[in-house]
Amino acid sequence: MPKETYVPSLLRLFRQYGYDGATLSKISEATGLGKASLYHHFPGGKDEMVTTVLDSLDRWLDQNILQCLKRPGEPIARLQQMGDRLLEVYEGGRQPCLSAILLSGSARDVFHDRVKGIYRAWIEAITTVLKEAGFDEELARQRGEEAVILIQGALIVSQALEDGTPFQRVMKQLPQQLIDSTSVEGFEPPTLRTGT
Amino acid sequence: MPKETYVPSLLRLFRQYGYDGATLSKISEATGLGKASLYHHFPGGKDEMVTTVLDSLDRWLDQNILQCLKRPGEPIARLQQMGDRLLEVYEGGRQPCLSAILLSGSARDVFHDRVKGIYRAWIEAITTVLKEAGFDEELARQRGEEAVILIQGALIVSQALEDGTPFQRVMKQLPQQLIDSTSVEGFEPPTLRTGT
DNA sequence: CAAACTGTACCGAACGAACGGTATAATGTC
DNA sequence: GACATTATACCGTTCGTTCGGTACAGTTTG
Repeated sequence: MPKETYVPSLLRLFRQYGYDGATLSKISEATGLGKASLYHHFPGGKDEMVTTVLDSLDRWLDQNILQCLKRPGEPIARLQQMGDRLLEVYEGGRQPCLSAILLSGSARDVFHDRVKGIYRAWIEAITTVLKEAGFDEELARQRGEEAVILIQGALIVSQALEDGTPFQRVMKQLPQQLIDSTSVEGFEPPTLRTGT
Repeated sequence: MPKETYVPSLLRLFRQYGYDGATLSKISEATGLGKASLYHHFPGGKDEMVTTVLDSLDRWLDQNILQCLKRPGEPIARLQQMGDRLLEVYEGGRQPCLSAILLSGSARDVFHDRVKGIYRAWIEAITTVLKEAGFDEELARQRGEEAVILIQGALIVSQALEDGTPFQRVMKQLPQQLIDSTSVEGFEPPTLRTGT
């Protein structure tokens, strides 16, 4: 059994409890493996477990978000696809974001660089799409950031209110909102292009 | 010395490390108090420390945000004031939000109701302002949620990128963005009223 | 074929350290 | 003297981790 087998359980646990709250006892219970067995698959201990989950997350992000955003097609349709994927992973806003969770806790410093890289790549990909849609460099980057901001914020609010609808609404409105030309004051509508 | 004396140190610690990561050793070091002294001031232990910080946060939110939003004046000016206060507490995006941090970790269940209350009150207050600005009930509520979503999301992104500018930009644009009538498709501009 | 060996998967028990928390006696302060 | 405050020492528990070892499926070797 490869260690990837246990990624789903680990992901669920780290998302819910964070690094410090996800104790080896809980991990042992969740994976069905004894503590000692865990060290057979993850000689590096808890840190390696997190790293493995982050590896898997990197792969998922690339295959389901980044690749998808880079594919040819209507920019708005590509953003729509991203939204659909996000609705799946975050289970309609009921599940929090691991990258955000790892920003706090005693292991913050250990994983911060990786988390930073994830956010950077994500923002970058959206920025590229928006540039293709006709926005200039600076505005595209601002809106790329705003997209991730809305997603992350919506997750927090949905968690806090125990209600997925804020997240779901944000995901529904996001593509249109990003492409819209009128929401920034003093901004002239760009010439919209379609596809590549 | 009242126990409120130690709220700043505790706040800083819980914001950075979360509930599980903020160990009594760290708390002892940060406050300069021995364990025994800590339990003299906080007989309820760690939970009481968090509760005390949340009490303080409740008071701060009411005095600096809610009251301010309820005061008479131009809606946009009141939202502007909220932004200024938030830039202060979150130190320009360099500091995370305690309420968001407490949503994960092993003590999630203990504090979730209080956190939920904080978000509800905050959204409610913004919603009220937007209704005064001429928006109907439903749209005002949606934008009230969106405001908190943008704030929380911007904090996350600023933390992740180690760069306060995303948060600062969101705070700068927020009032105008909330009042703007054109960013939601199919929405007709309301009759904007000023003050009360 | 059978005996010996190898590697992967797993676990019970225990490790030292740190955890949250509590006595008790000594201090300072009015 | 009374009372708030503190330091020292300690409690039982749980933490992340490691040790020693079992079970078993191949594979190699005689």
